[in-house]
Order: sequence, then C-alpha cells, then structure tokens
Amino acid sequence: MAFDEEQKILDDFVREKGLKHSGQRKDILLTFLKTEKHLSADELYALVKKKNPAIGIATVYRTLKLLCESGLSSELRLGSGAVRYEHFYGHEHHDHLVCVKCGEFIEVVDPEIEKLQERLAAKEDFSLQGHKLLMYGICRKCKG
Amino acid sequence: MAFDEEQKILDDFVREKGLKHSGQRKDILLTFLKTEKHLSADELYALVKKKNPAIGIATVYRTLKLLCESGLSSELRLGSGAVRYEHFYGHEHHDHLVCVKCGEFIEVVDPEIEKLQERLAAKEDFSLQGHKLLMYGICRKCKG
DNA sequence: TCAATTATGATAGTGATTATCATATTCAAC
DNA sequence: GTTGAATATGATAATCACTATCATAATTGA
Repeated sequence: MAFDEEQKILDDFVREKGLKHSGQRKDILLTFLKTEKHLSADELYALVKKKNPAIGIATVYRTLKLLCESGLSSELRLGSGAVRYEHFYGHEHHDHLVCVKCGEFIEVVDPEIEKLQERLAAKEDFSLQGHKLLMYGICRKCKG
Repeated sequence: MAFDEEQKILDDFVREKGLKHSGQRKDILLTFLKTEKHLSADELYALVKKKNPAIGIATVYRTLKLLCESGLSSELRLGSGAVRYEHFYGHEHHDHLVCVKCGEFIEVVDPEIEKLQERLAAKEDFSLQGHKLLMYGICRKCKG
C-alpha cells in the first residue's frame, strides 16, 4: 500500500480543519498517487471507479481540492480543456515543455531561471509564492 | 481612427485565408485596440455593443480567435474563469506577476530568463515557439 | 448510544465557450 | 450593376468542466 507519508499529510490536514475521515477520500488519494500521470478529474474518476464503483464524480472533485490545499497535488492548466493534477509532495519543482503538435509534455527544471524569477519579483516588491512556466514548441519526435 | 497597421494585418490575414471583410470585425478590432486592458470576451462584447448594439457575442468570440491567429492578440489564462486577451502586435513580449490577494497583475520581462528558456528547450531538442510564465505572489499594496 | 457534524452520490445549475442554422453580406465574374 | 457561390452574422441550443444543492449516510466526540 505504502504512501504512508502522503496519507499522513492528508490525515493531518483533515484533522486540523476539523473534517472527518472517509474511505472514498483514501481510495481517491491512493489511486491518484499510484498513477504517475497528470490526470484530469474525469480520468481519475474512471480509475477510482474500478476499485470503488459507487463513488461519485463530485467526491473526486472535492478530494482533488483537498489534495491541492494540503500540498499533495498541484493544478496544471494547459490551454483549454480540463485541469490536470500532478503530484506535488516529494516532487521537485519543475516546469513544462509542451508539444503543440502531439500534446505531450515533459518536465524540466533550471535553478537559474528560478533564481532570476526571484530577482524579478523582488524588483517589483512582490512576495513570490510560486509560478507556472509553460514553454510551447515542437518536440523531437514531431520534428521528425 | 488610426491603428492602420493592425487593420492591415487583419485585412491581409483575412485575404490570405480566403475570408471576407465585415464591419463587425472592424468594430471589434478597433474597440479591442482602443482598450489597453486584458479584456475577456464578455467585457469586449459589452464595449462593442455601445458602438454597434446589434452585434452578437458569438461574433466577438469568432473575431478574437482570428485576432489570435493573425498575431494581433494573445490569450491569457489566469486560473479559472474567462480567458483574457492582450494586445500582441507591437508589444514587447512580457510575463506576468499576479497578486493572489487582489488579482492585480503587472507585466515584466527579463531577457536573461528568455535566454535560459531557449537553452533549456535546446537541451531537450525542442523547437521553442513561445511560453507563458505566470508568477504568483503578494503585491506591494497587499503586503501593506 | 446518541447527537451533532461532516461526507457522499445523484443531479440540477452555472459560466464560458462552441456548434447549428436560417438569413444576410461580401465579392469576383459576368 | 446583377448574379451566385461562399462566407459572416446573430440568436440560440448544445457542450464541457465544474460547482451547488440536498436528502441520506457515515464519522466522531461526549
């Protein structure tokens, strides 16, 4: 089963907020963690239903919101269409290179860019909390 | 009225695509150009109606799509909610600092970050076409 | 065990956008 | 100018991704 750390994070979050535990949330969390992809709510719903067919899509949306609030997940908005969710806890920060042809995207990181962003924000007297950098282009495969 | 250059760009684009001219598109383009804000389709629709009350929202959406395709405008997606459109032609590329408290955003640019992005893309054998960098934080005003 | 509170699933509602379609306009060829 | 084929338009229905509502169920502290 594993994912003990992540489960503890959610449990603690639930406790702090005065919420209650539920099996559905646990099912959703574990399915989310097990799947190393950027899933949409709909896709996660389809996967969770295999384990728990009684689950409703509303609960998936509600749980994804909790996961984001507790720092376990993060939203990813690539153009129009559904929001995708990526693992956040224990994953190094990264940005995305998105292929405009095939839609594939890969994760990259550049510490220098991060540093420059801080500098840029400081110049405007902004307290930087985070950022999303999407780079669009054509990937190796699609260049042929 | 001015905006001759921009009008020519749209005219050329329309001609190249074998489309036809229309007064509505001209009204929408001019209202868009005149307003130095990041408007949503809805907001632009409200403004254009003052000049041409008969216009329909669908035409505003259709025209904004054309403006983006012709390089006159660019989409801006800040979290959920409607897409906003910014002027693109003749405007230097820039990124955005978004305040998570008041929603205000300011435009910034750092040539070094741009350069590093190119390097990052090249490392992955990506042909970079563009990017969107959103930095979230708290602005000077909201820090109090 | 009980009572208060939160969670759930079904489904209605919403907001932004897109598709449809009948009618109107544009524009190149005559 | 008139015509006719193609595109544009406005009204509105449809769609998509959520979000709110609500009756019922599960959780949890007393």
